[in-house]
Amino acid sequence: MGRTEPTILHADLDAFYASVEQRDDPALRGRPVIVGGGVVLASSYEARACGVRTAMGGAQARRLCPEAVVVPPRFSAYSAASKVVFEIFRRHSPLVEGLSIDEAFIDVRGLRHIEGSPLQVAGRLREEVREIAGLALTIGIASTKFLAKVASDVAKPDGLLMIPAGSELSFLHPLPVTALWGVGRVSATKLHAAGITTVAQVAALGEPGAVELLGRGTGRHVYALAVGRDPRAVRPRVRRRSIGAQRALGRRGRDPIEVQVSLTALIDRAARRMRGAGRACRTVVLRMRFADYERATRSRTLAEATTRTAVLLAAARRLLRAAGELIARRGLTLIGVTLTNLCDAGAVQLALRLDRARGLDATLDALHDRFGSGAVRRGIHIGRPPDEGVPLLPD
DNA sequence: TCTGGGGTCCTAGGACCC
DNA sequence: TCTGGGGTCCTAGGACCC
Repeated sequence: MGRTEPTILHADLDAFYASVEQRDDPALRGRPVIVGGGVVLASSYEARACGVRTAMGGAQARRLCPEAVVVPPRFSAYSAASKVVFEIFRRHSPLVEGLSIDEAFIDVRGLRHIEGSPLQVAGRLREEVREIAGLALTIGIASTKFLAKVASDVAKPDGLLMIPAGSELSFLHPLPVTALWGVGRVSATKLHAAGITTVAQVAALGEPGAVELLGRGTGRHVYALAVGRDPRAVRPRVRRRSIGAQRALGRRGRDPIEVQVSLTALIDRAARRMRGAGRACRTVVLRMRFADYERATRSRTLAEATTRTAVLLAAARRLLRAAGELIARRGLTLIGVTLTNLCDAGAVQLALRLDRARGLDATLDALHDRFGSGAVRRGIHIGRPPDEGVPLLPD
């Protein structure tokens, strides 16, 4: 690996939801805070010190940390805080790629003359986010996205860490395999069974060895990261590929009418968000989780992209009916819908307009020119959206 | 660990077309 | 008529991330 200067920042807001709660209610500062009652959505560092973790059951969390203050989530407050923070990022670099509501990659390459060194930019970002948004921001700086992310994980909370050029592997190799992006529960178990616990050992496997243990896709990916290879650039505009909504139904069985009502509400919510983002979709996915925590999905692809709730709901209802026997046998505990195969709603409109005005052939030609080959069928733009367009984050 | 609400990417088989 | 290769799309599922 060549010596590439570290110019990629990974910025991560600490304990984001809980920090917003502590910011907005001084009585919560310095105290353990848990956001979310049934299940822990987020927890402050004071609560984490007692062993509270994200996704833990609420009852268990309260047992571990009886003095914790439990607050309901305020998603609109988190979304507003996120917008403020992302605006600060964008003031300092045009290359900001949001990863989630509280995380972003920022490339400061080429900004040395205007903004200063990566360390200086990072320091200023941290100050401004503290002053303007009232939140603690941790930043990792490295020559690749993955290393920057690992650096920020290590630096948390409220920290700043740079991996200098040339020291990437000595930083990375002692870490546990779970530090690798893409190694979760299943892959970690496979690696451990082979006696592999550190990133150095993954690197020593070689790519063929990693592929043999983890499969082609995961094996290659994980091996590349383990040897410090990660050519992915910071891309300022990443378009969302799906929009979904889901709802836990609890363990008690719901009657079919309640399930229908939930489904309607979920489709309505997802469709509204989709229209709000200026998108249309062609595929509806029904997600289910059963009493035994097994999951299943059923999907339906429409002939034409649509933004219409009624059309999406009809498709979702068909899927639900088709899964009726499965549900009756196993008991439904979660229902969700995902709208995917998203495309630009404007393209669909354009297609319809051209179709009427100019006839089918001219419509197909125009769509082909504007949105590329493979994106045209029956006069409607489908498949992958064109690469330019609305920014994804935050929403 | 007994469970939320979002997402992303990858794989594999079959249908279908050229 | 036989035979083959290549490509895209759809469905379903799996793993992973915050």
